[in-house]
Amino acid sequence: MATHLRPSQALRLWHDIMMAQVTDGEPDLSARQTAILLTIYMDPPPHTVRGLARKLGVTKPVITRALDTMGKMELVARRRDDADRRNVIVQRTVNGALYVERLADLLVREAAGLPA
Amino acid sequence: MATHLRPSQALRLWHDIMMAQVTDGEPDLSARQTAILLTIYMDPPPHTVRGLARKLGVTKPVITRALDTMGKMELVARRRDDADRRNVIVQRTVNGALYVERLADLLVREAAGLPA
DNA sequence: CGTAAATAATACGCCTCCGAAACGATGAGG
DNA sequence: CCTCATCGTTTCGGAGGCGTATTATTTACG
Repeated sequence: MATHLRPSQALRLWHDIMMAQVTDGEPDLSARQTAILLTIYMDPPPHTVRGLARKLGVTKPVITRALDTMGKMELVARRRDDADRRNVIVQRTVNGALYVERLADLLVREAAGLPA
Repeated sequence: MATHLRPSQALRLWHDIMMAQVTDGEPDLSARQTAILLTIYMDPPPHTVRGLARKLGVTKPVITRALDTMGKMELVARRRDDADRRNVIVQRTVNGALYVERLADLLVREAAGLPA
């Protein structure tokens, strides 16, 4: 760990990433949506609405709406929990994995200072 | 330059930063707003509405509205250009500089893997 | 001058998001 | 059973963003 980064490098990195997100024409995910998506793809399952709300410190409707939006984009999927049918299990999708992968690639490329 | 970053490190960094932005309670800036703000603070002045719109590839009302919002937050300021009074010069503010500085600090800290 | 060009701002209709509250469905426990 | 708790969703009113089109102000120039 302990990747060293100077403040000027950090700002340049952040700026370039934001520019890439704005310029690429694809619909931007909000900070909340991104945090939810990455939590789903990085933390071990299972993920529930309540659990995600707790982790992010937001209300449940925020999670529900984010799942609606990202579900339409096919970045995540919902499934009822058979053990306790009150719960909803949030699942990963192929599109979501690709999205996260492309995000990681963008970050690595920008950090390396490569044009593309 | 050429800061090396592995994909897993990149995702962890991105996730933690998004979590920090969501958790801290302050109003989040959108990707567009952040791109505008950082452009103002990193690129050499002067900055005009049209110039920013060109750089980001967005329409001018997007810039005007972002300046309205960030102006209320006192992150940027507007001034009429005396040489050509059609132009608006976007200026930095103390609050804006502090905001950018804290953003850079957050990135550096997260990249270093320190808890706080 | 007087007309055209350029600039930023505004109006409009549409969409998404927010927090708080109310709601339906499901499970737990007496 | 029947009540109560839990979970996710939906509803409500409000706030803010978007793109397109229009406006007001200022400048350029014939």
